[in-house]
Amino acid sequence: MYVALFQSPHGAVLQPLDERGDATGERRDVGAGELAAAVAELEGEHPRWVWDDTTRWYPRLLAEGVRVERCVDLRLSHAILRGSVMTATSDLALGAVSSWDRPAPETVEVVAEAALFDLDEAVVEPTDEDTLAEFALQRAAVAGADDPSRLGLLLAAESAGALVSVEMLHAGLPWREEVHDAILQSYLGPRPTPGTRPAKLQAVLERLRSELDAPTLNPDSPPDLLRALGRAGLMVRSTRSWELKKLTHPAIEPLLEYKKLARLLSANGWHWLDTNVRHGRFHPEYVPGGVVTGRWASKGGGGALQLPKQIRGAVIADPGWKLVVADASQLEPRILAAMSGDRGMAEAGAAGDLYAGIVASGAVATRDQAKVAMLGAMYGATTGESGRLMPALTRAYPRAIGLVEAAARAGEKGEIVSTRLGRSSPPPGPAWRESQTEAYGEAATDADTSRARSLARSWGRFTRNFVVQGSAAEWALCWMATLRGKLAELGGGAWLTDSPHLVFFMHDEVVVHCPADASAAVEAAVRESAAQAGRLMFGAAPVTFPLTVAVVDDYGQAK
DNA sequence: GACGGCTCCAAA
DNA sequence: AACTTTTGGAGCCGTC
Repeated sequence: MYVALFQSPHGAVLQPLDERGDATGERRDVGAGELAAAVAELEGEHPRWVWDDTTRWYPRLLAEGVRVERCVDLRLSHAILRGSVMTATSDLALGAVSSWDRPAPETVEVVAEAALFDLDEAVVEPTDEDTLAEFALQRAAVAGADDPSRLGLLLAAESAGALVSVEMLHAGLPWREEVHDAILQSYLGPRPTPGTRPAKLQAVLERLRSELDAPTLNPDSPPDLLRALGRAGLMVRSTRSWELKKLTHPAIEPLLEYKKLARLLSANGWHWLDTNVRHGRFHPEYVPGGVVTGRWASKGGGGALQLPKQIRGAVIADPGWKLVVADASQLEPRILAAMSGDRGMAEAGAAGDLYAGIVASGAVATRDQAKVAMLGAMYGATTGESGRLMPALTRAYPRAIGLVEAAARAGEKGEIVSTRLGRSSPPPGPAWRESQTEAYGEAATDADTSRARSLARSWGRFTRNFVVQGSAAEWALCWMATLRGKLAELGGGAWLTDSPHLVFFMHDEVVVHCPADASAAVEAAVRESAAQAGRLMFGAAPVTFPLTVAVVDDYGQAK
């Protein structure tokens, strides 16, 4: 059963729908204050809630103590269906650009605060007709696709991801401020007064200035730093750490140390702590579908998806609770093996370490080579060691490498590529197309041609990576959606944050916060969910998706 | 002072 | 000119 939820002048409307989006029962009008109770009551029938935007409805439901099992996020689904080649001839894809094509609202908090207990002040669109009509369009688009089940799975997984993201924002990641402060002190010294550098950073800076004989050097200014290095005889064209590491000079050690400490201070220092951690929880805002490939993005100063390893020790389970940290090992190459049906690569990964398996097959000599060659295959490397290893890799795994090569060739021609479940790459923009047509025109100069070739290859690297990164993102969504369901079962009706629940996600890694005595069951659920995600996406394909799982008190202990 | 582009670095 | 993907954020610096 589907139940559409949309706004009315005095509150909200709940409207039961059938598979095609036609009304099947009485619509129910509820006042703003009755919404949560009405949803909770109907939830007993396990409907799939159909709403315009999870970030608009779900935060306030959670705030009032109501979870839902399933939903259709029309905005996220629309974006997929609008671009997918599988639904290119649907009425939805052919229709005019509308409010459904807009990106997510500003921030979940703003929407939640504006809307909490006060529907009248919430954004008033879309209307009931919009929601019902859009759902019907989406159902028709999926039904008319060549393979409705894949696309249907993608929409369900994307929508489940939207629920997870709001639940994680609500629950927050356990964060001990005093531990974070201690970590910062160990690196930087005591918290400085505003406007001054921490003692240890200042000390490193003075050593650096002295070694370079540059008493006023500001290493945060690349031009300033470049000049100072040049005066010391160090000719580099950038100030990137990896480039500086190649140099031998007494100033390099303090310089690299300065960069490391300055980065920690500016990205995750005391200011970050003040603005991002409240009442022992970090509440990062995720943006499902925020990346073209379908990966999640994050926003707000939190930077959840760039959480550095240095400070993960501040993520500590509550007393009597544990963190179950699980990451999918070598996810992208395994996805590639499964998508391409490359049995050799599947076998290489069967024993657990895919890279070791590639070495064992004789394709390359060392594990490092296997790793760099695989990364090169998925990113499109043509030079260096990675480029040199490509022919051997192609001979050993023709189907896997053939798939990414085909994606690259398609992109170079301006064609669209798709993930396993049917998310399609955006077409290249007008400037790109112009560059290609100009390169074949009579007036084309050598510079035009080489620029066009460079742009074509660049877009080919993008589409090459798109199919793998995007399909891996789909696997992660299926994994997390399945896990979410299993955790709810383990909870046995207990409230979200009183039972095992997801608290963190980072592309191919999840963290579950759970009572200590539930950790074994959670670990089993995490592993079963990974296997299930593989079956959902690839059926009986012989590819395994092993996990590295750690049950720990603090995130820093995991790996 | 606001703004955008650039550089650098964190993550996968 | 570069030659390996996707992101977000801080700080610097030139422009308006």
